[in-house]
Amino acid sequence: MEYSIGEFSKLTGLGIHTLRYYEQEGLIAPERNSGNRRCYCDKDLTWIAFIKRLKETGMPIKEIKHYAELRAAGDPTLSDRMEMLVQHRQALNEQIARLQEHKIKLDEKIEFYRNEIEHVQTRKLPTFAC
Amino acid sequence: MEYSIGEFSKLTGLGIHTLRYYEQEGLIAPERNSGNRRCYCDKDLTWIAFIKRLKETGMPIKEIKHYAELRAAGDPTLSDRMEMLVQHRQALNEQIARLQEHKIKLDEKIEFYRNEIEHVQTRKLPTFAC
DNA sequence: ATACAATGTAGAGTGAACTCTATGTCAAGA
DNA sequence: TCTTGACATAGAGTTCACTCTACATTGTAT
Repeated sequence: MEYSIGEFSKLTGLGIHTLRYYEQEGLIAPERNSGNRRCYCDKDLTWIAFIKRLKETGMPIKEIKHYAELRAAGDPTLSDRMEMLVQHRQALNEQIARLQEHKIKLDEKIEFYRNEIEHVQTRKLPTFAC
Repeated sequence: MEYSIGEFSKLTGLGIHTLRYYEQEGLIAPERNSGNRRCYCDKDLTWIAFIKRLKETGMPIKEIKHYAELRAAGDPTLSDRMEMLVQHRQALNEQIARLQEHKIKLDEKIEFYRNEIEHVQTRKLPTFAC
C-alpha cells in the first residue's frame, strides 16, 4: 500500500509538519508521485515505528539520522548498525536501572509522607518535610 | 554547614548558572549573607538531590516549582504534595514499563541483526534490513 | 470551469532548559 | 593600595524538537 502524507500522518500519529521535518533531517525519504507529492509505503510505516522506539528511548534525531544513512547504504553497514543498537541497548539498560532506583526512593518518600500525614495532627511542632 | 554557590555547585554537580536559574524559576531559595552572597545549607543539598530525582524521572521545572511552593507553605500542604508524588509515581511506572517493552524489542532486533550478519555473505541478494 | 481541500516549499516562531556575556561589587592577599 | 577572583544582576544566546505561517501548486468534486 501507498499513502499520502495525510494518511501516513494518521497511521503513525506523527503530524504532517513533523513528517516533513523528519524528512528534512534525513530520517526518512519517501518516494514522490507524478505531482511531487510524498508517497509513503508500508516499509516506511515499520521504519517510523522503529524511529519512534529509538526516540522514546532517548536517542537524539542526529543519531537516528546517522542510523538512517547506514541503513540506506544497505548490507555493507549491517555490523555498524548492530554496533549502534548494542550501544543503545547499553544506554537503555542504564536508563531503566536509574529509573528503578528512582522509583524505590519515590516509594520510600511516599511512605514517609503517608506516615507524616497520619501523625501531623497529633504533634505540636511542624515538620517541614521535603 | 553553609556553602557558597561555587562550593554548592561542586557538591551538587549543577553548575553555577544552573543554580541561579533554578532560583529564578522558584525551585530553591538559598539564604543570603551580609554581602548579598547566596548561602546554601545542608537542607538545600538534600532538596537539590530530590529535585534531580524528579527531573531525571521527567518532571518539568514548572511542576517542580509548584511542589517547591507547596513545600515552602509547610505542613498544611503535606497531602497535596503526597498526591503529586503519587501521580508522579504512576507516570514513572508507566515510563519504566514502556522502556522495558522497548528493551525487549531492541533485544529482538539485535538478535535479528546478529543472524543477518552471520548469513549475509552466504547469500546473493541484499536484505535491506531495518 | 471553478471552487476547495490537500499538498508543496521556505522560513519564522515556540517552549523547555539551560548557558553565556556584560557589567558591576566586594573581600582577601601581595 | 592594588589586583585578583568569586560573586552579583540583567539579559542575550543556544540547542533541541518540533510547530506554525505564508504563499504557491495540484487533485477532486460539482
